Amino acid sequence: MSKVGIKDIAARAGVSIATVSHALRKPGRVSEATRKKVLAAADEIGYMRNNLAASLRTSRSGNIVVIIPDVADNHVYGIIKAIEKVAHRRGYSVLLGDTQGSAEREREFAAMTRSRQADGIILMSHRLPFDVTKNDLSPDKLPPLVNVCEFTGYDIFPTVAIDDLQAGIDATRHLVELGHSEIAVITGDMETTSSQKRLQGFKTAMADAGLQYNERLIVRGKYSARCGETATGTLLMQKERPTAIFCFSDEIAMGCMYALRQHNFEIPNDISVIGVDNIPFARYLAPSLTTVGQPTADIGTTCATILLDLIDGKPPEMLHHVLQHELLVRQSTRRLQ
Amino acid sequence: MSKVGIKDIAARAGVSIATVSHALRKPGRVSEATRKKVLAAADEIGYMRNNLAASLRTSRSGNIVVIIPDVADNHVYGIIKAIEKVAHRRGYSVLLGDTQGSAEREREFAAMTRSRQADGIILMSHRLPFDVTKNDLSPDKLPPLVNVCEFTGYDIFPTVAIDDLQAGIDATRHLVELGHSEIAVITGDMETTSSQKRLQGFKTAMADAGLQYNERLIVRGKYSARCGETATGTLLMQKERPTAIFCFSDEIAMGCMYALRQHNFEIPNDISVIGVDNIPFARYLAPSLTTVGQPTADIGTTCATILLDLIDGKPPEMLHHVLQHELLVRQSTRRLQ
DNA sequence: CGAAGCTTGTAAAACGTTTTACATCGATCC
DNA sequence: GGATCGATGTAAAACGTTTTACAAGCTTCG
Repeated sequence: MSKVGIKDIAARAGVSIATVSHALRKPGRVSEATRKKVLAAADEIGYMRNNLAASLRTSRSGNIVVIIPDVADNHVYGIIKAIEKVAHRRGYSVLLGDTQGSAEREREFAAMTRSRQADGIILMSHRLPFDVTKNDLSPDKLPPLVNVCEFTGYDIFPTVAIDDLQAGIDATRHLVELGHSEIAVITGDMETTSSQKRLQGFKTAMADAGLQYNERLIVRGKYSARCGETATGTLLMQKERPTAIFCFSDEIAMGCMYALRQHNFEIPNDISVIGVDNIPFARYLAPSLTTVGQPTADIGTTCATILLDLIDGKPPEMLHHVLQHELLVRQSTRRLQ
Repeated sequence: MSKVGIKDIAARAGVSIATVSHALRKPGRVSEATRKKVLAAADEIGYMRNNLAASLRTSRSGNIVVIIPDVADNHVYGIIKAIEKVAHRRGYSVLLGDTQGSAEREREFAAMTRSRQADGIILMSHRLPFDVTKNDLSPDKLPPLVNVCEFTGYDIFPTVAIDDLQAGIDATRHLVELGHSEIAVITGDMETTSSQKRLQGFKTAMADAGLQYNERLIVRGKYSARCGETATGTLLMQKERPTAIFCFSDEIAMGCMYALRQHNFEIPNDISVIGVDNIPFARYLAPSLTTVGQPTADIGTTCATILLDLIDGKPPEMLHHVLQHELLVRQSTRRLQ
């Protein structure tokens, strides 16, 4: 690993290091002649900027940290990818923080802004990863943070998400309109705001339709295929049999459909299944999955843009960004005869 | 954002900054009394180390960069997750480099070691992201790098992968043993060594079984469900009809199975399908997917460990690590009557 | 022609640590 | 009792940039 610095360029070009720095970073600050000279010298000795040193001086690391419960969740890829794209275009790199749902890991990753390894945080969690009471709420003491998909409850950070309440309503209404009334629900982690709101949406839609929901048909689970599998098993042990299952994520729905097949139920003939997210695989399933699609690319782009603006000192015009979801009717739901 | 440094601790504890640094990082270097005093002072003023400054001084960034073609590939999650785990345990963070297959992006991410933002590279690509000829091959000029799942062809970097040739053989042999002889293949990107070797394995196994393979039944594709879908469409346009399809990834297999259903083929009754990877969803598909499983957690753990050892100056005992794959027979393949 | 103003270059400080080399002090040893 | 040694503390240099403040030279203008 070579160790050429601007000092070496300076020596080779016969100028001071200040001039080198100016030539490299502030092209207008030096004459065209010296700029060329410096650039040539830099090229010849194979100079590469030490970003660590530059960051120390400018106190801007060029990194943002994305805190997510699980990289292995298909729903988040699209978001991460979009974040990465925006970040890259604006000269930032993405530090990945997979927390496996641990609050401690969330805090560790968030601390990277305090230790200057990151300039901002994109947080996909319902918990704040630091004590906001300690620092009192003055925004200049807090790191730039955008809350995505979930909501911490603090109205000082921008949020980007779909309207989960409405998503819950739309999914439920779709089932109701198909004639279903015995509807089961498999939620994600009930600590998350997304699950809370979707459940609320479910209850609202049932009430609006004049239907009673059956508390025993609501299984509180986690956002994973495995959970969908076991939760469905639990559901099928009951006396009351649902005619439709509302899964709070497509991964849950995958597990659910698998379990249904194991118990020899046909989808959608015996039981309809609807998911949320529209992960890329949803349409490839057999039967293809009816779901409430989230605009993942949009979500990622929006929250990255807001965060980077925030880092640049530009406050967001709007605090809460609600993006449009969309009901995608495929083959896994059908009208009850 | 507060700006407390060791200078402030020093002032408060009534010692020099050198003592503070020693108390914090080299516990044995100072007396127990002063150490406690310093720690207390640090705690009181809410000190947080500026890792940027420390990194500059020690020239160790504490980051590793993982260069992958696509975050959204289910096969890589497990690997990334394992890498993250090991890295975290050893005090490193993971910078995610999603290249979308672009050689330029690979180079950009790899350059982070030269700009001191990362200490090492885990590379999932068949291309080297820098000119190795320029620096001539002296290993001290090259950044620590571990090649995972693919192979650049340079025998100076450790590699971690399964035996793709054998994987291709095993998958093919499974089909042959079930009585199939008209076997189609949908490959991944043929630039990748994984696809090249699996194809070679396919041909070897066919030859070993005394079978001719049909060149028209080999579709050169990409590692994605979408490609699996279109490639299968292409296959089904031909006069010759395969009785089995060997997909070089489970994602390809998903698309393939979808396309088969669209064309009213039953799996496995009409056509058997086998994949590679054993992504978490493989068993949830309908029918559940027969596949050659990769030990993703093992792969991730191994390559992260080797890389971090390499960074610590410990050369690997072995250059090429071959991990065990495993044939998982499920419902998507069946014996030809 | 002298003042004012622009252009271009530079010396030096600064960012916040770690680490080296040295100083001091008391204990130990012969 | 002087030399030696270990323990503990510190001053200062170093990491490689960016940026500030200033200097020198040149142009412009009344």
